[in-house]
Amino acid sequence: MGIAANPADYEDLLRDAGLRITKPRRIILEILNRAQGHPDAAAIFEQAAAMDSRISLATVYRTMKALEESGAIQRHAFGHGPARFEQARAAHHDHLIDIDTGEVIEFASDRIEAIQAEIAARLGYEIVHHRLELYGRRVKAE
Amino acid sequence: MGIAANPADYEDLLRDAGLRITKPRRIILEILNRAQGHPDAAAIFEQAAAMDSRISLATVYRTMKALEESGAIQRHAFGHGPARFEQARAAHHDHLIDIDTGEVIEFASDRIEAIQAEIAARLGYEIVHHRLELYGRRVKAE
DNA sequence: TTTGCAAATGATAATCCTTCGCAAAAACGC
DNA sequence: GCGTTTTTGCGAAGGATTATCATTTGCAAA
Repeated sequence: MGIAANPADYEDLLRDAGLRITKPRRIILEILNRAQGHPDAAAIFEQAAAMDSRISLATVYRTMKALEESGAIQRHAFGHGPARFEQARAAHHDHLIDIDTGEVIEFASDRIEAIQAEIAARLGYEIVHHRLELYGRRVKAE
Repeated sequence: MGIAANPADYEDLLRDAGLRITKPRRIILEILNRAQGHPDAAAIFEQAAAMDSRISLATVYRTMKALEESGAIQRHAFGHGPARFEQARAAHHDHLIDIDTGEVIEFASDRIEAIQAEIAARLGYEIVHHRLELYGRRVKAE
């Protein structure tokens, strides 16, 4: 679930979330599916407007919220600035942000996940979700 | 550095940061030093105003930014909502947020830090800073 | 000490991001 | 198709933070 590999899946994804299938939503899902990085609402709106000039920014925000609640997309807040989104894929991953270029690199570590769970357990908690962001600078090859 | 255990240290802390010693700044540092949790700008302003009614919210924000840049305090963004601050103490630590109560618990893990550095290195980066937040729910003792 | 200048302040306007309110339009079940 | 419920688009409102700018303050040199 949460993975829409092709346009035909969008409708199922919306249906499963209990949302009506509308043109704006199809367009936004299309954009998210094609997106390489982690676009913010303004970027999504810009692309959506190019496909259908009637779409409003409010609809983008509303759709992002609805899709987030249904688990179809994830919302991130890197550094300051606006929230950025990405389609929920099968595998969980965290982010390394290049503080010079803003580039976002994805990575995953089972070891870190395991330790996190261990720490939470020791404190009497179970993890519902987490946020791990590394802010780094490229090391010049020597 | 970054540790002000008593009022007398505030001046050194400001001096080291290249900032002038002013009444508003002394008050704000005093508040941060006494703070138990992770207050936001509004909470700091509220307390500051009680000590000197002339202090403005803008000054709180300006001071937080200046102190953050000098490394004297850290800025956090738990969930949504306003930024929250804490005085930089000697030891680095991360946060576990109780999603039911909003309570923030601090913890530290050398193992996680080590793995983070390792992952970054493998990707060709060195970590400047990071953010690790666990959002969890209390496990009822069974 | 005064004095001069750069830095900091207070008050408020402006900005950015996000959500709200509402009338009109579109989707779904029958 | 019809009626009901959701969504939409628009603009206004909201919250958090920053910018503006005239005035005050801190600090150091005279």
